[in-house]
This record gives sequence, structure tokens and C-alpha cells, in this order.
Amino acid sequence: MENKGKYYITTAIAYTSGKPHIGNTYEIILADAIARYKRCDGYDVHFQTGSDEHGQKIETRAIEAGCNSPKEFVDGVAGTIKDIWDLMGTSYDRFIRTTDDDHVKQVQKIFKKFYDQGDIYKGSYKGMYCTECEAFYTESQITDGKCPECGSKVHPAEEEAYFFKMSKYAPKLIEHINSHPEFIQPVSRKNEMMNNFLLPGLQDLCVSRTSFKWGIPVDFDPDHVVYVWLDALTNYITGIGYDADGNSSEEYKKNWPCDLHLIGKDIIRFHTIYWPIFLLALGEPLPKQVFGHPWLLQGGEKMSKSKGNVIYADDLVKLFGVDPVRYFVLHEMPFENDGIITWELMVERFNSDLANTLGNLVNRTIAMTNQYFGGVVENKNETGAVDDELIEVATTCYDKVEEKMNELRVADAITEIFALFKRCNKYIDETEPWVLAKDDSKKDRLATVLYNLVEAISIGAALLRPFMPETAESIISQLNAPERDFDTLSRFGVYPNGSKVTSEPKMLFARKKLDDVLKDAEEVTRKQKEEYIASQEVAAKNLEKAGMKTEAERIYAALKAINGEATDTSDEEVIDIEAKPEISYEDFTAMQFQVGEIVKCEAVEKSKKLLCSQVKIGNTTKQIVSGIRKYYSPEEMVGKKVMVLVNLKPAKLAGVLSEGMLLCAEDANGNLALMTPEKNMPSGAEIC
RNA sequence: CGCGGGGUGGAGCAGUCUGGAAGCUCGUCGGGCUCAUAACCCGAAGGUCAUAGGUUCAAAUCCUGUCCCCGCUACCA
Repeated sequence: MENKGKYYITTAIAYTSGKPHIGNTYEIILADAIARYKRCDGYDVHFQTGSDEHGQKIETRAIEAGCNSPKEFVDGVAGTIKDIWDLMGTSYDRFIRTTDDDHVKQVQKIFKKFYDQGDIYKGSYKGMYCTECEAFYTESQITDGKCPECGSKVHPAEEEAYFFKMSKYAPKLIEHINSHPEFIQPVSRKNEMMNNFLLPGLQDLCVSRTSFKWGIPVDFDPDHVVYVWLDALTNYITGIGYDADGNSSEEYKKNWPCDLHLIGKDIIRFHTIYWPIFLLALGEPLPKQVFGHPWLLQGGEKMSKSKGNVIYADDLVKLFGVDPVRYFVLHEMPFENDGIITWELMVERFNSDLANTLGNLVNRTIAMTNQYFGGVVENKNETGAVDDELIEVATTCYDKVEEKMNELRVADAITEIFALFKRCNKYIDETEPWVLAKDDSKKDRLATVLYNLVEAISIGAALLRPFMPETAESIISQLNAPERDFDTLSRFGVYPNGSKVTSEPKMLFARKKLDDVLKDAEEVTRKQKEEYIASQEVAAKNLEKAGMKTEAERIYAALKAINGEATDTSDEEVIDIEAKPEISYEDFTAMQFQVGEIVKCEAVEKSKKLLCSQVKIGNTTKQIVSGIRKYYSPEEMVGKKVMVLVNLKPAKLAGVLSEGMLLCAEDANGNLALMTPEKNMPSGAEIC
């Protein structure tokens, strides 16, 4: 196969604050699929990923975990990340850690170089500072002058810091972006960057910190450590042997500029503005393309531990296997919008696409070949009219996949491959091999049909290799098909005549029952929660030991909320409201509460919020207007027994008389729930 | 009036740039077949393309207003 040249692809490096979930893992799988595809397609691929290990958050996490040093902590997490990357079968060439010696050394050199050439200057960072958290916050993060993290008061403060002169290089960058429309992908992001950041004028970026120690030291000013982005972004060049003194490695010269930075859509700004500007300052060429992929959401929500909806790759793998998980994230992710993963969707895709369409196809083909010809596959050239269409689909599949992959539309590429498998299933129906088998004179036709099937499946399996490597290998070896380069995929008839398929076919994917999976998933979630609570308890204790009291208290508060949740089985948080002054018993008895039954209810026409109910209290009926239309429909109100404040002075709401009040509980978001008696009580019963 | 993205049959998505009979996968219903993993193949039902206006011979697609959802808002990575 001809060599099409080098292809350098990277993922963002994973922040080592904790175990990555399936959403984080999606990125490495996507990168791996592209890297493998390019390799199969004749490119000389270099694929880099890694971990981002510095920062204050890591310092804190290390203490929480009871580690002796941040390094000990990140060693553990980096190991976990690597394990997951390996579990998913990702074929990276280097896993760079920002604590690696070669990286540290180069970052220091780069920092010095920027300083020497006047791109970095010493200034002071002014902002709102929280003493408890030892952190600065921006105006937009602060509400009511309070820290968004711990809630204590923030005050203006100043910290000495180095800044990078971003504006100096902005015109050059704007020109580059305009003359390279493919630079930012998807293109819709380009305008966002231009309008929000570049055109209004860039602020200088703070590139050092003195408030914590866990970072790469600025060698000529030891009070400072290099701050995140300068440290993290440069991994893309230090990882392949860049040297700021001009002695870059051969590998660097070969691979830079990068062909594709694959990143999450949240950090597009850093990769399309700050990173190119750093490179301009270094005098290095800019990466060819930055693709900001969307997020994978759990049931439409962002995954977070406190919500308890995190799904991890290794749990999915335990239930489904590596390739089905790869298949799911690669195939179910839309190109621009966020994708959704749930256990239900996962089972659905697994059963219909993998077990039914693909697994069953391979299985029935091998079974028939064994049954009718003892496993021997031989083309007798007894062709039929229906063959042409199958051959057409099979031989054009590669072109279609190639077209999609060139646009990084991985999901669409996979759909093309499965279109071929579906066509194979249809072909079986059209040719009816079991009918041919009953007629001895049709034996050659039957052989040809099976040959066509085996050949078509081989083509599909070869194309499937980048996306589902194990499955592809398994199909190829069960069919005993030759390894095929992509440039043979447009030819039909490569499978060697007379070759034998396996006599013991292995089921590729056994169908799953949704109930079983959900039961297992529930168990996984429960365990996860237990472990999370246990680890948080340890964390709080360790923080206390280290004298970080407020941090510890925050964790205790969070734990309380979670435990409350557990007993109450709902996912509401506790709320504190402002305390009212004490009242006497007389004050209380002045109010008359009774159980009322809603006998009729309709919306108040002039208003969006109001419902007007006829409420039967004992033998009288009162008309009561309530602002609960958003939460209850008039139909569902009727028949409810509710708590009523009966002796409230009547008032007109939106022109309608209201003679009392229906009592509701209200949560922090203003959601309302009517108060109803816990056991059935007659209308008019006093509540006291 | 900070910026941007989204709202398409029960579910998940494409189509919108470059107007021209509303499409894919799953699910549901009916039929066929029996080689195979209750699978596979065929057919059908189901959508006023969030909403109200406008441009046009023609609008999911272009323009304007409104309502919801979601990101980002610059050193929490």
C-alpha cells in the first residue's frame, strides 16, 4: 500500500483530578478510531495523548486522598487513566505526562524564551480573592460578593504574576483563521471565537502563579510556577521532541505541524487562540486543524458525581465488552450536537446493530457454509442478477467511508459499513440458499452465493477494523479471510477460492435483556455511590488533619445532602430558608387549616399562572385561586384532597375572588407540590 | 438589549449554508421466510419540522417577533 505521508493526531491531555468517565473516554476512542483509520489508509501515524497533572486542585486532591505528595497522587490517577485508555484498546504512540522530565525542562525553556523576547512581562493580577479557598474568582463567578466555592466573602486582592502579551499576535492569528477556513472545526465555532474574543481585543493571559507550589517552577523566579495553559498546551510539541534552543528531534521535524488536535468543545478557545499565539511567538507553524467535538451526556444531563449519574467506561465494558462500547460512542455521537448515553440506548444499539445485524449475519453465513459445503468457500461463477447490487454496495463502501472520514464524520462512516452488512442480510433473503440447497442442480449457484457473502463480509470487516478492532479480527479469522489493505477493498473476489471457514463459529454478540442490564447498572450505581461517600469521608478527615477546615466542612455538608437523598429516595437537595420570628401558640391557633376536596378546577383565563378551584370543605364550598398552573393541570387537580388555609381574608386575583389558600411545598427552583394528607381523611377535617 | 448552539412522528439523530414532493436507525403494527442469536426480509401506521408573522410560484430550509432548553462570558483546568 502506498505511503500517503505522516499524520500527527492528539487528544487533549486528561486532567488528573479523578477517574475519567465515559464522556472523557469518548475523546480518546474517537481519536483512536481516526488514528487507526489513517494507518489502514496508508498514513504514517503518530498518536499522542496524556495527562495534565499540575495545579492547585491537584494539591488539594492529594491531601484529600491522604497522599504524601501531589506526585504520589497524580502517579495513581495517571495510572488509572492509562488503564482505561488501554482497556479501550486505544493505540496511542505516546502517553505524555506534564510531570515528565523532558516536558518540564522544555516548558521552563519556553517560558524563559518568551520572557527574553519580551512576550512575557511581570505584572500583578487583580481580582476578587477568597481567603478560605486561596483562590481568585472573576466578577461573573461571584454572586453577592460571595465565593462560589465556599460561600464566604471575597475581597479585592493583588498577586504578582507574569502575563503573556496576547494582543501582539492577534492580527496574525485573525489573518490565519480567515485564510484557513478548515482550521476550526466545526465551522460554527469559528465565528464564536472571532466575535467573542479576537475581534473585541484579547486580554493578556496570566501564565504564572505564586499562590500554590504544585507546578513547573519558573527557573529564574522561584516564587512562581508556570500556570496551566502554557504548561498543558505545549505538550503537543514537547511530546515529540521540540527543543526551544533549536535542537528539536527528527521526530519533531517530521510530525510538526500537527494534523489534528481533537478536543472537547469547552476548550476550543484555548486551542484556537492561545495555543496558536504561543506557536506564533515560538516561530513554529500552526496546527492544521482543531476539532472541538461535542459532549456525551447521560440522559440529557452533564455527568457529575454529586448527581450520581456518572457512567464509567470500565463498568460499560464489564457489561457489554470493549467493542460495543467503542461502537456506541463512535456511532451515537452526532457531529455538532451533544450525544446522549443511557443504559437503555446502549442495550438497544447492542441488540439491534451488533447482535442482530452483524453478529447474526456472520453466524448464519458460516453456519450455511459448513452445512452445505463442509466449510469450503468456492466461487463457481454461477452468477445471478441480484449479485450485481450486492457487489456494487460492497465495492463502493470504502469510497463512501473515506469520504465521511475525511470530514471526520465517524458516525456516518460506520453507518456506511453497516449498510453493507444490512445489504448482505437482504441478499440472503433474495437468494434463499436453503431453497438452492434442496436442488442438486443449483449447487454451483449456492456456492457462488456463499462466496459472494463471505467476500462482502470480509470487505465490511476490513473497514470495521479501525472502529471495532477485536470484532473485525474475530470475523476475519472465523472466515479465514486474508488481511486486506484498504486499496484492495474496491475489488470483489479477493477471498481465495477453496479456503475454509471455521467449523466452530463463535457468537460475536449475545443479545442482552434490558431488565438484566438495568439490574446490573443499578448495582454499579449503588456501589459507586458507596465508594464515593466513603472516599469523601476520608477526604474530609484528611483535610481536617491538614488544617483545611472550610474545605472539610464543605465536604461534610455535601455528604449530608447525599445521605438525606438516600433515605428520601428523591434527588432533591436540602434547602434552608430565612428563619421567621417566633410565634405564640395563640398565633398558631388563629389560623384554621382544614382538608379540602377539589371538586372542580379550571384555568383563569386572563392569567398564565392561575388555576381557579372549587374546594369542598365539610358542607361548604369555597372558590380558591392558586398560582400552580405550571405544575398541575385542571384535570389532575379534581379529586385531590389538599391542605387549605380556610380563614384567610378573601381577595381578588386577576379579577377572580379567592376565599382561601391551597398550601404547597416549594423547592429552591420554585417547583411546587400540594400538601395532601398522608392517609385518606374526610373533607373538612381540621389540621392541627 | 453580552455571545453562541438547539427545539424535526414514541426514542435517538440527519436534512437548514446552496429553498423545490419530510429522511435514517430503533420501537409499534401487519405480512413473508426458516440458514441464523425469538433472528432476517417486505409492507404499513405515526410528524401543522417549538410558536406567530413575513418574503417567494414554492419555506424544516431565508427574514422578523415570541416561548422553552443548553453551553460560553475571558486566570474555578
